[in-house]
Amino acid sequence: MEVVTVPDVMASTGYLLFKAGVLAQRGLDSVLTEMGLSYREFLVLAFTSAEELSQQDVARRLSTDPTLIVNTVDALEARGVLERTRDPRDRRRYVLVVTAEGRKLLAKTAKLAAAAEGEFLAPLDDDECRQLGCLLRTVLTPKLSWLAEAETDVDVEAGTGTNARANG
Amino acid sequence: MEVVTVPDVMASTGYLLFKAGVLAQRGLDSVLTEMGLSYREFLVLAFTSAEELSQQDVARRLSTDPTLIVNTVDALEARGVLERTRDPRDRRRYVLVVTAEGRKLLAKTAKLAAAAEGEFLAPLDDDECRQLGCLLRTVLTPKLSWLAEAETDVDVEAGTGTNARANG
DNA sequence: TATTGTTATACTCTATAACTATA
DNA sequence: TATAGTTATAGAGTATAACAATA
Repeated sequence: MEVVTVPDVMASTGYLLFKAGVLAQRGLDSVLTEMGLSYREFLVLAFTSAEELSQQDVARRLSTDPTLIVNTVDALEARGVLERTRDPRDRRRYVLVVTAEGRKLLAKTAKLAAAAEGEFLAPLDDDECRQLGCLLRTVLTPKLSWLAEAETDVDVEAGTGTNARANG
Repeated sequence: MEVVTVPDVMASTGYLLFKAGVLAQRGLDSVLTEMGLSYREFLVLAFTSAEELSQQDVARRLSTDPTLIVNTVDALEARGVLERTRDPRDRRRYVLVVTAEGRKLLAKTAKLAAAAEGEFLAPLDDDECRQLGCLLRTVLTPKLSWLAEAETDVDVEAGTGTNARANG
């Protein structure tokens, strides 16, 4: 044990938000490691379970490079949770289809992820939890167009225009 | 524009928290790029400005490997914002000292970072902003021991024990 | 013998360009 | 010619081990 002075920067809301994001992700990471999934594999599985997408579509959803999707789909396919099927109307495209086993894996992973989230937010009561979600939505809605109508069919632009980095 | 279904996972509080953290960090990143600082350089500067630390001390504060601090300090020293000074009581240690120029750089960077934070949180009014900060503190306090008495002298354990990754 | 700082090496992840097959 | 998918290569960032100087 030693005594330190906390720099002002570390006490700002922005830094706390960043730190909370990192720690929340760490909880998710441990769940994903447990399920043998990388973060990108998890996202690909989640997106392709919701609609019929090609690898290019997935790349656009994730704001990432299409070449990074190849290995990801390879791994998911080798595991038997995702399948490449040729689009008969455009034989260049693969339509990615989640298998029955893939849906089971995704359901179990999502359940564990929700549990990890609950554990992370444990210091808050139900009401505070809702408040936090509400505040985050207010902050993020102008930045993530799809959030405005979350959990329904919404418009989304293909690329965000900002620096396309490999984060979900 | 195309229509997509937002997977449930993407609407969870945990994911929003992660996403907010990523976007908040992106704002900070652009400030740091503008100032010619890496994120790690910024943190080293912030920590060493608050107290006298050796490179090992800094590594422990950042929960990162000491070998990564070497290049960081090299860069800061080459820029004239930080200096290595031998500790006369233990000639193995360097005590890292922020120069006058370094303090000016840090002050300017912190000011820009605060502005970026304000811009990021713009959708919230002052009261909501405080609420968010309060909720984040409640969530993080059990996880970050130093937060309990932020902005004062506090006890901190050297290592968090958790997986030591290279994040601030 | 343990610790501080340093260097060198290997490994992971990502970005870029080039290639094929379809349109 | 343009697009979907693939491959190969190079680069950045990180982790690991080994080393010299000091305690």
